Order: sequence, then structure tokens, then C-alpha cells
Amino acid sequence: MSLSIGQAATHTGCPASTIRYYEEIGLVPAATRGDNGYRYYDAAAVSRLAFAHRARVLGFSLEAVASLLRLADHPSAPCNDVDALVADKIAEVRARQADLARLETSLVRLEDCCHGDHAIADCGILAALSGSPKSVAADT
Amino acid sequence: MSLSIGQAATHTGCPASTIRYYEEIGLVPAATRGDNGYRYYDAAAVSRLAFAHRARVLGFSLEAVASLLRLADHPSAPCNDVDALVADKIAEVRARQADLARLETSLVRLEDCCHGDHAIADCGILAALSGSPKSVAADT
DNA sequence: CTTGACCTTCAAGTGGCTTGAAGCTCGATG
DNA sequence: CATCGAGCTTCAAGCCACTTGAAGGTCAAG
Repeated sequence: MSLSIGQAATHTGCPASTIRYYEEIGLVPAATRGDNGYRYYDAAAVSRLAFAHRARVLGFSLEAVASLLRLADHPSAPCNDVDALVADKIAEVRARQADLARLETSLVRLEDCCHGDHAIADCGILAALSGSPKSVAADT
Repeated sequence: MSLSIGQAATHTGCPASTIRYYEEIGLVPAATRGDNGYRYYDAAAVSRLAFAHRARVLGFSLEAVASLLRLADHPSAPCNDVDALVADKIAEVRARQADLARLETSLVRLEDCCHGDHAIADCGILAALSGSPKSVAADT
């Protein structure tokens, strides 16, 4: 039961063009080909694609996904490296969340600079962006 | 009192290479040049660079920054468009925050799949990534 | 007068794909 | 059996926002 690239795409949620790209950069091994030149994916290949796609959706870089795939191929090795990759990612996501929270504060402060209908000349937003100090770029 | 590109970079926080890039793509007008071919920036030019850099730091795309700069050049126009850009950005940041919160949940759940020192073959993280259902990709 | 920091241009690389062109093949329909 | 549209192939270029590198000119200090 092997799937065409389009079927594999539907199955994994990973677009066909992206599957081709993953093969091109060597993230996944080259698919087997039919006599027509079409790529076909057996269960193991589909599983690798699904794994890669899931990891990408979770925010892992292609490099990290490659590491995870390599690790998954060595079942007897200790799983510390896997843990480390996940822990790093969590730390990264939390850092990014903090960034965004600060950003939101700044943007809301910026929004508050503008009150109602008036001309740009009187708009506090542009004034703030133009460098009036301590109105926007606080709490770094 | 005009600054070299390096001084402008220090002053605005925007790297010299980025300033050159902004000029290249027409985000800011071409700097005036000295006899040596060096770019020099007067107060107004530095202010434009600072404006652009501040807006970028706040997460506006180059396209949005270009809009803001255009708007800032028309002081008699109403400021609704400025408001809209800022409001859009806030909505975007909040959406991204929600994304990241979901992501964090998934990653932590993933992390919980692994308990202590063992081999990869027994690691729940890789099992979860490999497609065991409902362990990671919940609550979409 | 030499050193080293700074400036110049132009080209290419980064990540992670996506899109487009030109041309195959396949399955269903008339 | 012809044909049509969907799906497959390859290769190239485009996207965003820069960054990096090579090769060279300029300037101020020692």
C-alpha cells in the first residue's frame, strides 16, 4: 500500500512541494520511484514524513528535525539529546512569548497615543514613533 | 552636524548594512554623499532612520513601515490609516501569542512523555512525534 | 608612513519554503 | 479510442529582511 506524493501530502498535512523540498535537502531519503517516474511512499516513508511535519509544526527548525530523525534511527542510544532538543524549544517558545508580551504592551501604549478623529500632524502615534522619548520603548 | 553611516547606526540602533539596504530598496531616500563617496546623514535623515528602525522593532513589516513613513509625510491627512496599521499589528501579535501558548502546551506535553534516563527506544517523546495519536496534537 | 578602523560596491547566502513554466502520465468520460 | 483535467515531473526563480564576504578606497592616530 504505497501512496503517491499527493496522497502522502493529504495523509501527513505536509504539502507535496514541501515533501519534494525535504527530499531535495536530504531531510528524508529519496522516495522510491515507479516506472512512470512518480514518487511512491510506503508506510515507513509516510511515517518519516509525518514525523518531520509534526516536529516542524511544533516549531523545530529543519536542523533540529534532522537531529530528531537521526536520533529516532538509533533506538539504543540514551534519549538525553531528545530531551535537550525539546527543552531548548520550550525555552525558546517561552522567550518568544515574553518578547511578544513586551511588544503588545508597546503597541497598546502606541495605540493609546491616538485619540479619536484628527489629522496626522496631531497624531501621537507618529509622534511616538518619531522619537519622543519614553512613550513607546519603555521597559526593555 | 551630519553623521557617517556608522555613527547613524550607533545613534539609531539600526546596523549600517541595514541602513544601506533600506536605501537600496527605497524605504528611505538616498543619503547625501561626501566628496569621498561616503554617505552622510543630517538630523532629518537620522530621524527617518530611527523612525523606521523603531517601527521594525515593534514588528511592522517593511511594507507597513513604508506606509507609516508615507503617512508621516502628509500631516494634514486624517490619521485613521495609522490607527488601522497599529490595530492590525496588535491583533497579529495577540494571534501569535495565542499560537505560542498552544505550542507551549504541546511541547510541555511532549516533554512529559519522557521520564528519566532511558534509551530512545523507550522514549515517549519520539513515540509521540512518530504518530501515537492524541498525545501531542490536541486542542487545535 | 603605516596601521587599522571605517567606508564603498556588488554578489551571494540565510531559512523554509512557494510559485511558475513547460512538459510528462493517469483515470474517467464521450 | 480520443480527450480532458488532475496530478506528477524538473528546474528556476521569488519571498522576507537582512547578513556576510570579497575586493578595494579613505581617514585619523601614532
